[in-house]
Amino acid sequence: MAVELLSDERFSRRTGITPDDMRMLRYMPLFSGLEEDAIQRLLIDASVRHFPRNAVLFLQGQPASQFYLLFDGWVKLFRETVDGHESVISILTRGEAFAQSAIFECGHFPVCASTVTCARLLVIPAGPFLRLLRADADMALNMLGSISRQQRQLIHQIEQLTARTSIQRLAEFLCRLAGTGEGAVELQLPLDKALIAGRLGMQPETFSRSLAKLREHGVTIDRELVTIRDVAKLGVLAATDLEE
Amino acid sequence: MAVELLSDERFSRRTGITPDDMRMLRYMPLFSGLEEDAIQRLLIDASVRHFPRNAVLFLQGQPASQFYLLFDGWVKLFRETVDGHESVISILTRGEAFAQSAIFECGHFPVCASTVTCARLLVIPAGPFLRLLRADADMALNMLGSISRQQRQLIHQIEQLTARTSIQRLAEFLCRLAGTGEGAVELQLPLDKALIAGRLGMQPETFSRSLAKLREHGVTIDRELVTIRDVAKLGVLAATDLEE
DNA sequence: CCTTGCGCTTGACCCAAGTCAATTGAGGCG
DNA sequence: CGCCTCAATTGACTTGGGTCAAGCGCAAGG
Repeated sequence: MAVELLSDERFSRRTGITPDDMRMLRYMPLFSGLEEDAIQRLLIDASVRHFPRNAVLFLQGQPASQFYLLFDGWVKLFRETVDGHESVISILTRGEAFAQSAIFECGHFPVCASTVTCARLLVIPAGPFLRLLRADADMALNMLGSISRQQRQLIHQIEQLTARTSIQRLAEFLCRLAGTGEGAVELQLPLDKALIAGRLGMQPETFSRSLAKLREHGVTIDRELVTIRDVAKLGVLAATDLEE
Repeated sequence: MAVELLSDERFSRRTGITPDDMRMLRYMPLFSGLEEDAIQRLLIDASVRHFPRNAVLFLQGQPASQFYLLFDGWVKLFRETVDGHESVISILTRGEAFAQSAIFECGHFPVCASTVTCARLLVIPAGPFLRLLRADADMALNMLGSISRQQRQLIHQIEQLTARTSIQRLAEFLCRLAGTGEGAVELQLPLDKALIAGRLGMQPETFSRSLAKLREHGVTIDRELVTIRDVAKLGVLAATDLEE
């Protein structure tokens, strides 16, 4: 099954991975520290795929024989309950891997995934990849790091859901979007508001109302453009609410 | 740093791991499929520790240089927010590993951990363990499986918190406790009700009231003894609530 | 230009669950 | 034995946020 190393060009033609993609891959935590040809070996059976907006990638419970790496666009991971409720678990974009955990455990996807914009992603078959992982401990360690990071993210989400109000969750979300920005920051919402609402565990109506309430804390919105007067102050609000 | 293999007896004296513990280890997903001496090599630097009830094992944000394996007792993983709220992330018992993810990512614990009963647990230093992981891909794969399983659990929890009422969460919890039982099942609550409440993301009062409401669905409680008239029916309630 | 549709906001209402407080009940101990 | 403590329950009240329904743009298409 071991495939001899191809020229960059043949590798690119076979997988659909562009040199630009390669550049991104090298800086992903999943592949960081690996030699270029180690990465090529790992991805020799992968292939780039394009999906239109709102395409279903997989459903929870389906047998998982691959995982994914998102090159472009946005993808939503969610769970659906029998009575029609949907819980958004995660919303991913360029450079993020997902569904890795499915191939390491029982072999079934624990969530559904669908694109929310059109998307270009790398599909990596589990079989060959696992075989190579077994031989490449550095890669296994990277994978452990990647999954651990995701786990941290989920833990954070649980904390937010149980211990923060919807306004606080929104404030936190905006602060993250603002990133390292100090003082006043202007930013674009990257997604539909209803989708962000879902990601934050609230209804669109509540999202809208929360955003309105943030006005009195220095947040103004125009369509999808958000202006924050003081990011630090918003961060305090996110962490401690408005009392004492 | 590689330690030559010790006799079982010397291994046991050095680490505090009893032959009984060894038997349990072999059947844990983390070590399944490994040779006995592979396990010993991995754990040669570990040591068994006893903790009283309510002892703090570590706090979130502390640098993580070890992970844990629970031999006996119960441990709670939780997050504390600046304003005093506590989110219970997980409650663990015999045979479960925790804080692995901390040593694979940024090196800080993402949660606090404390015992809820007195507990006996194995403390495994990260350094030597990681070094061996790098050489033992089977073990790395096992670890990936273990963390993936935890991740699945967290995802489930997020779904419960966002899409289920407190009564449903409680019903689900009871069904899990009942395990594979069919029809009528009698079981003991393993922990303080307030703690279970926390684990289910609700206040003790709400827990109490929810339990009371389950009476009309065939659940009776006496102190910490719970009797379920029909587990399957309770499962339906957990999944779809009481409408249509 | 006027429709149609959709994303978003707003209002009115309601209910699940949190809060505060009082009561009960079960060990543990002098 | 009664006292104390602490877990659990119960009641009364409040509130965050969900639901339903009505408006309000903005964009696409006739």
